[in-house]
Amino acid sequence: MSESAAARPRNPRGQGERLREELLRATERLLEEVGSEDALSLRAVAREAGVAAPSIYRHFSDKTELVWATMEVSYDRLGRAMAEAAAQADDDPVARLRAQLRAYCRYAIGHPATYRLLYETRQTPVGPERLAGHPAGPLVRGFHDALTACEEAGWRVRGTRSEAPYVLWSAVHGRVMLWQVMPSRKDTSRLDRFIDEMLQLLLER
Amino acid sequence: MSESAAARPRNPRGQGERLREELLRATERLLEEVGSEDALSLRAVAREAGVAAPSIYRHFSDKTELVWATMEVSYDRLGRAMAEAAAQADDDPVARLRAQLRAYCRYAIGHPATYRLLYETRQTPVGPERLAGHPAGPLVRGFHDALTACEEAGWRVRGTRSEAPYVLWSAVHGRVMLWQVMPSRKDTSRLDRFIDEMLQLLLER
DNA sequence: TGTACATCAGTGAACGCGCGTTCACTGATGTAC
DNA sequence: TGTACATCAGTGAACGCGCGTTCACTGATGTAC
Repeated sequence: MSESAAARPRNPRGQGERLREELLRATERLLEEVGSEDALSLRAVAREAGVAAPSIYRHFSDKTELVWATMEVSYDRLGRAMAEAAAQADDDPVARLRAQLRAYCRYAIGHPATYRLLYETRQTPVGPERLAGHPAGPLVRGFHDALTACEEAGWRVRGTRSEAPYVLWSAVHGRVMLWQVMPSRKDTSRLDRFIDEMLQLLLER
Repeated sequence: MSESAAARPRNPRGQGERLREELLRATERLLEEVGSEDALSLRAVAREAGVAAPSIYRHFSDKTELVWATMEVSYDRLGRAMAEAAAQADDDPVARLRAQLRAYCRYAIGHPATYRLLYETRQTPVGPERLAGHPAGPLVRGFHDALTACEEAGWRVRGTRSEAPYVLWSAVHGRVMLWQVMPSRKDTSRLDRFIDEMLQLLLER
């Protein structure tokens, strides 16, 4: 309490929801610092947000809820980053797909802990209704659509068409993980080359 | 102490190293139960092994050391499982590679927590000399060799040859993770089909 | 053969700590009359 | 315009817990003489 120099001013009436956002951002920051969901503590989140620990319970019923919400935020950020990259790329479907994949990698290595969170399945006894709307779904659909755009531009997708989005996503996700684990050559250009490799494998004129 | 009904007999003189093995096995079992490295506690490992907590320090200098040793055991198990599967497969390099990949998947979904441990990079301030001999290395080499065997049997590896082992490993690892995360269709046949898909993408006559 | 002793495998009690969560509360601010 | 009151955002203290690690120890067993 007294240690946190930055005395946070209380939100004005009716603006209580603002703290929710602040807590989510604090969780994201802290998560990157401590490296994993389990190492994250509510008390530390509260400290980071400049607030007393019990205040969290005004907005999240428990730790699981807070972490789950952060995961949703993270999926959203990733999706946005990819969409943005696609929008800024050349007006060519393959270039757009490439840009999306690169944005994916950049996000993953830029926010390793929150990225990892996306693949955290442990605390999912949150209920099947929540799983049905799992934020991973849109991502797969995004890859599917990008491939369709390529087809419409005259490319052929090699292999089983319905499997292709999974091939793409799996390969890129897997490569990022390996990149993080393997000792040498931490230059991102290897990831870029890998993306090109996958595109060449999957697409033919 | 008194709660653990199974009173473990003390090892005979000179056999003290046995406890080390028991602790490693206890760690593996417990890791699968609690689901993550952080959720694992030394005290619980001791309980599982039927031993007092301080006894662990006879064999491992701290928690990090114990977990790292377990990771090495786990890489070894995975490697063995793959080698065994290859040995039992038909005398055809592609069949052998396929068998290895399937064994990889089986291990991954059969021991999700220890599998995850293989990609845990956080606690790696263990020193660069240890990273240099990272057990992930042999795995990549294994894939490389398996592909070479295919080439010698008349297959062509599509794409950049040196990148191919990474494509394979990344794709399979990534697919397993997605399989664990995505809600529906938890049948392993999807993984088998994915493996075939990757082999068809990578190999041509 | 007997006995003192060193070695070895493992222990019990204790340390200080930070955790998630609950509880009854405070004090500023808008609203009703 | 003044005042009682409800609402709201957030708090301080406390709970019981399990953790990693340290410490000085115990007691069985092999070895030297």
